[in-house]
Amino acid sequence: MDPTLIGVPIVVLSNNDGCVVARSSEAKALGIPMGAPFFSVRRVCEAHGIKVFSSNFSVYGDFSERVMSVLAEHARDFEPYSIDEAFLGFPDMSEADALTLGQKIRADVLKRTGIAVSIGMGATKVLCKIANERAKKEIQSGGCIVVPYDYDGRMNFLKGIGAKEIWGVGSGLAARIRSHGILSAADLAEADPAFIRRLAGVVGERIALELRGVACHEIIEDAGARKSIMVSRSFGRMVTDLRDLEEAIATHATRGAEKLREDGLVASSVVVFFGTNKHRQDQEQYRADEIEILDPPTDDARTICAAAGRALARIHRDGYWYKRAGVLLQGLSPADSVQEMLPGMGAPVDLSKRRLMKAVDALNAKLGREVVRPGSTGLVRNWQGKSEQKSEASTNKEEVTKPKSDAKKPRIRFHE
DNA sequence: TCTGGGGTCCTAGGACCC
DNA sequence: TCTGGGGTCCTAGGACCC
Repeated sequence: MDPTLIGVPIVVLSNNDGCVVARSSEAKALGIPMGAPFFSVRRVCEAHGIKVFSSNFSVYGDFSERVMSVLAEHARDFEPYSIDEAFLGFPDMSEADALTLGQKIRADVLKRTGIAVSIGMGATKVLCKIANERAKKEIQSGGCIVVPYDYDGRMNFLKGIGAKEIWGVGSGLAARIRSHGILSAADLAEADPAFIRRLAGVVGERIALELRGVACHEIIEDAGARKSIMVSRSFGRMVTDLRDLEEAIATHATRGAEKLREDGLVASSVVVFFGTNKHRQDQEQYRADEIEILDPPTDDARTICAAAGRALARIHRDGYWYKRAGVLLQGLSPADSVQEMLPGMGAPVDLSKRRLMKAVDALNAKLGREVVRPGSTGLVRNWQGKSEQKSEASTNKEEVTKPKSDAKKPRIRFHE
C-alpha cells in the first residue's frame, strides 16, 4: 500500500501496541525478536529508523480474502487455515509437476494481489509446513520447495530441521523428546512410533507419522460451526474502578453478541473473566472468571450484557489494578434451532427482540461500527487500548463494513 | 464372609498454533 | 511506565448409566 516502505525495516505491533508480532526481513536483520514487548525494543527501533505500525486487521482480512480466492481456484481440495495460510490438496502428483505447479500458483497470486507467498509441498501437512518455512527463508528457492519423494532425499531434508521447528512441536514436547536424544525432524521420523506414542501421546505419534509421509491430518474443507466466541482486550492503562470494568465487559459482550449474529448462532452461556497484570509480580494479583447460563440461548446484546454484568458483580473485588477483561460465549448452536423448544426449556424466543438486533446491525453496517450500542458500554471509555501508529492504508474502511454477499463465507476468523 | 464391569459424557487444564 | 487475542484438540478424572 506504501511503496516508500520497500527495503525499509518495519515492525507491526499486537493489539494495545503491546508486542512485536510481525517484522520485515530488514527488521529481523537488525535483531528485533518475534514477540518482544515493544517497550523493550523501542530504543533499537528509534536508533535504526525502524518504522513501527499498530495492527490493522481490517486491511489484513481484506487481502486475506483476495489471496484465498486466488488459491481456491487452483485446487479442488482447499482449506483456509489462518489469516495468512492455506492447505491445497493435489492427489497423485509427481515431484516435478509439484514444483512447476507451485511456481505457477505463486506467480498467479503475486500478479493478481501483489502479495508474495511462499509455498511448501509434500505428502503430508507437517512436511508441507517444513518445506514452506524453508521456502520462506531461502531466497534461492524462488519461494517454492517440494519435499523429496524418495526416502533418502526426504531424510536428508529432515536432518537440517530442529525438532522445535516442526509444526505441532512446542517447547514442552521438544524438551521431552530431546531428553531421549531426538533433536531433529529426521530423528523423530526414525523413532519407533509405539515409543513416541508412550512418550508424547497421539499428538506426538501423528507428527512422527506425518514426517514419514503417512497422512494423519486430512485437508478439512468444511470446518463446521465454531464452538466458542471470545472477545477480550488489555486496557490502555491500569483500571481500578468497577465502572470501567463494567463498561469493558459490556463492550466485549456486545461485540460477542454481534459475532453470534454474524454467524447465525446463539449461545447458552457466557463466561466473564478479568485479571491483574501478570507481568507485574510486584503488584497484588487477582484473576477470576464466572459463568452465567443463558436460558433460552440467545444472540441478544442486552440479554448477554445483563448476564455478563451479573457474573462480574459476583466476582469483582476492589483494591486491585486490573489489566485485562473479556467475555467467552459457549454452547453455541444455530439460531434457527431455538425456536422449537421443549416445554420447560425456557421462554420462547421473543421475535421483536430479534428484529431490534437486526435493525441495530443494519444501522451499524451503514453508519459504522458501534454507532448504535448499549449505553452500558460507556461514552468516555478511558480504559480503551492503545493504537497510536495505525497506518492510513485501508481498502475496506473499518468504520463501514462491506455489503454482505450471499455466498457462504469461508470459516476464517481473526481478531480485530 | 461378600461389594462388577464397561461404557459415555462433561469439564478443567494444558499444549499448541497463528 | 511499557508485556496481544482467538481459537482447537487431547487427556485425565469424575459423574452417571445400565
